[in-house]
Amino acid sequence: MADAALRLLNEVGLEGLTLRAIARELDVKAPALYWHFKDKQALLDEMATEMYRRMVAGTALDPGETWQECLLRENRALRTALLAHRDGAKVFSGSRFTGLDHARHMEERLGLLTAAGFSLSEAVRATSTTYAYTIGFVIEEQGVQPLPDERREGYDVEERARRMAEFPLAARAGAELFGDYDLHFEEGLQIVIAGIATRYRPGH
Amino acid sequence: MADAALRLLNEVGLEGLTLRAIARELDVKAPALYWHFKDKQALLDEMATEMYRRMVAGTALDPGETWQECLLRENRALRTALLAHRDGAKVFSGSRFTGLDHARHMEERLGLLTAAGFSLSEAVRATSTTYAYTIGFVIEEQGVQPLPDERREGYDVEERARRMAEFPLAARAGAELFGDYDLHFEEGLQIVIAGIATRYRPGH
DNA sequence: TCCATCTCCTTAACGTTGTTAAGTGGCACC
DNA sequence: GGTGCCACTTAACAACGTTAAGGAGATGGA
Repeated sequence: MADAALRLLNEVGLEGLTLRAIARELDVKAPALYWHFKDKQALLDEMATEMYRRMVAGTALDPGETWQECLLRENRALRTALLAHRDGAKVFSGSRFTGLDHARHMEERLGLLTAAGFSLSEAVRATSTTYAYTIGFVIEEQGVQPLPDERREGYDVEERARRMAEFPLAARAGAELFGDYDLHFEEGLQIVIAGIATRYRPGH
Repeated sequence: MADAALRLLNEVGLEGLTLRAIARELDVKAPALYWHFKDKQALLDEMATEMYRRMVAGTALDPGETWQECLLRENRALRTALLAHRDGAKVFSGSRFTGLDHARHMEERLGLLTAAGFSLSEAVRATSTTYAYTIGFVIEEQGVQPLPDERREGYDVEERARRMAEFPLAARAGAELFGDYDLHFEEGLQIVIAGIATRYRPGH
């Protein structure tokens, strides 16, 4: 049921994701959904949780990996999971997880980080800082590029540069801001992880 | 007019911010708003732009400051501006700026960073990575704590710890995740800035 | 002075949304 | 073979964003 809603999300986006449309997808009338969910937010929560489950299923913690590899892998997987659906970051960040799947996953990651020499407090800070970065990055990204292949109107880089002709640095920054999100995500992630290494120096 | 909407936002939140309520605040009927704005999104864009203007007005670039001081000051100011309104981060990150105020501001900041030894590309990466971090952080923060003094239900740390008893690290992480946002924001911001210094070494 | 124009607002209405109330058909169980 | 429970239906509700049509009041030329 959250499956059907996630499928539909890619076609119509968050604002088109109405209960009546979801019901149609399931060959059912809208009020029937209330048998399964308390309200629409509960359905969105279930969708976010399902996204999380798929993310975890798609990437396994390798016991031999370093903490850097762990944070890299998990945040790449998070971004991939968010990008898998139109408005994925908004749905995800606007909801709360149901169940305890995310707790088990967090336990594993905190276990790896503390074993690598972080205090628990440092481990939490390290993961939630990279998490905030990834969420913020993808929210921006999907604001410009709802799906990996299509671009929202009003973000033509050349037209923007023309408008900002009197601000040359800002104008030239356009290409850097609105292009090659894959590369730029990696770059920012490297920055955050380098910062964690510098400030916490696990194992020193 | 965006002023009135921002005032109302703090009382009723984003989901209660209806055109009829905004109109009432202005002693006017709802359709009158369409004389001033194309549609609701245009009003939200204007609100985000107004938030940005107030943020810039509240903090001035000191020509003598270091790039670290500049990024610290600007991201603290950004968080403060977002926290000034209920759902501020959602409104802000879901809208686009009107006008060119933000371009002038960006120009100043990129000027300072390039003068400090960054290439333009590095300067853009540095600012947009910290920006993503701050947006992501405040989105999470306001999901738990809509206004600095009130807390959303379902985030009681002790109750959460009880639910997660079988995952001891994750349970203990609760206090670290849902408390003292001021401190934790600073900590994460230090991490990101340290990472920028490490990877780009401006002036070396 | 008169008419035209522009500004800013009104009343009325439309289709759509999330949600509730009440009722209905089918399947299991004693 | 009736009793419940499950999963759904139809009907309706108030509220939403938005559009259409028109009206009051100032402005500005002729």
